[in-house]
Amino acid sequence: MAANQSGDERRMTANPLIQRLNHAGFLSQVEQDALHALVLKSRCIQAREDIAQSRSTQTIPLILSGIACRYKFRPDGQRRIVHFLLPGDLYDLHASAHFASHWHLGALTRCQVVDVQRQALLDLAARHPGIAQGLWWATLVELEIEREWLVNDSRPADRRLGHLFCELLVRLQTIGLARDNSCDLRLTQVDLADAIAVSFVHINRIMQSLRNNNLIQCQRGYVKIIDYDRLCEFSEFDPAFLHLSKNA
Amino acid sequence: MAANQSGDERRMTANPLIQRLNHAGFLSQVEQDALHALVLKSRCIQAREDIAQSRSTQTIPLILSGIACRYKFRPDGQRRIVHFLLPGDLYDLHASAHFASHWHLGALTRCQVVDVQRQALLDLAARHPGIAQGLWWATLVELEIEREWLVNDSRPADRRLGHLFCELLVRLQTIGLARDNSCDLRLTQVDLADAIAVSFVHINRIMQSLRNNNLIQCQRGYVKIIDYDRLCEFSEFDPAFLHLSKNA
DNA sequence: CGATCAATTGATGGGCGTCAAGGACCGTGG
DNA sequence: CCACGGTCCTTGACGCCCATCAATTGATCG
Repeated sequence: MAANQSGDERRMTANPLIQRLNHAGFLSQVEQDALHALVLKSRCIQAREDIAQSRSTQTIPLILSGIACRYKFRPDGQRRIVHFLLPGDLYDLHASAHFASHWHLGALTRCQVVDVQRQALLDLAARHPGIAQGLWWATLVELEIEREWLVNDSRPADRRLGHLFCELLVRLQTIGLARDNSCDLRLTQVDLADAIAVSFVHINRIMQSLRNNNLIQCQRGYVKIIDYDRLCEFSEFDPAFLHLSKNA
Repeated sequence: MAANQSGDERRMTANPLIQRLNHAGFLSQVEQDALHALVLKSRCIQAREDIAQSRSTQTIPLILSGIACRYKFRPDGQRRIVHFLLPGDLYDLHASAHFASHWHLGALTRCQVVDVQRQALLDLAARHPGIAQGLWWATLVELEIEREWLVNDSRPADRRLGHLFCELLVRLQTIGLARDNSCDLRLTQVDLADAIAVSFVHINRIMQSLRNNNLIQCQRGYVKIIDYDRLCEFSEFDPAFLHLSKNA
């Protein structure tokens, strides 16, 4: 996302935020172009580094590529991941600038991130109703995902992991980053463990069990879902909560 | 909340929604009065009954008294509660009317509920910025609570329960329903079990342990927190995530 | 006073955490 | 080229937290 691209070139470049809001049916062409103007110079964050320790009140991180996560450390040092941010996701978009936050935003894989000017985005939303609706829709979807994770926490660990894989697959598909029901996540088992709140030793055994049941295929951090339908059934996964279109 | 009260009488009556938004510092006097006009005839829901099975697109349930919960049944029949609604809480305020929902809203104790006209509330928010901000603030707080519950799920069950008690206590305090660090919840152990995702047998043993450590006092559904500070310490509870004022 | 619901207690077992050690795959440097 | 250190994956042993099953008690109520 170079700053000196022309409008047409920008339009060619897949901007995952626009892609997502478009997919849900929010943006007019004018609004798409307006959003493009906000995505200027990006920075690259290495895996395992933090993207935002304490939230800046001036800018909003936008993930362009890679997988990031919202997490927190418990007093005993244990990390809990409460959300995965995929390309096109904004971090703490609507939180008041004064909301104190104890959350961290960490890069799990290498990430390209743009720091969007908060005020500029708010101004844009004030002028373009489609943008305003789309942004609120995005945070309401995040709320739905958190609720679904809470339900997920009451499932046994193997179904929990399957549910997470299904969610990530579907979300990646809507932004064009996964085809034919398979995706390369490149997440470590430690990361997965902290997301579904089990030990990394147990994650390892669970993945073997899913693999032995021909539900997934995995090696060296790559994970592929080879039987999405059976994994949905097994994991009690229903993509409805992701509200892939603004009316569903 | 009778429909025939005068404005002054309404102002005297504690409307928990207004009380809460006021506590956070959002409403002008005019806006308070405007909100009062929306709270007309209420209905009474008995404990264990559902307040809203499938969401009406026309009205938004507002809890006036009692404790309700958002929950879902897993395929095996297990119930998971993902949120407690206290007096002053609106249910699915900002969800698009077309958002399909698989959530249930159930009354855990006897509840007084008002069905607020959705369009009237939206109109009000459009004319009064304080109301609009306050309502969005409320759903952002709910998002924060869900995230905190996710972290809570990674704690051992006794700390998890303590954390829940602390949250309920603080939330009740802000609407004037709890004093001197104690409150009568009247929740059954089964309800608590479904909220922190443990069996009701185990809840029973956990409560005994908290009681033996002089952290709480409980009998017949009543729960009193007798040492809030120590319970906070034990449960890793920090009320900051509740954002009790709009700037904190 | 029986019926119903909530709280309680005991016994048993499994899911999963913890500790510990080994192996596979990097990248780097001698 | 191989030695190496680092990171991640893997496996086994052991034990605890907590689920499940089963049964009893106590409280409330028609």
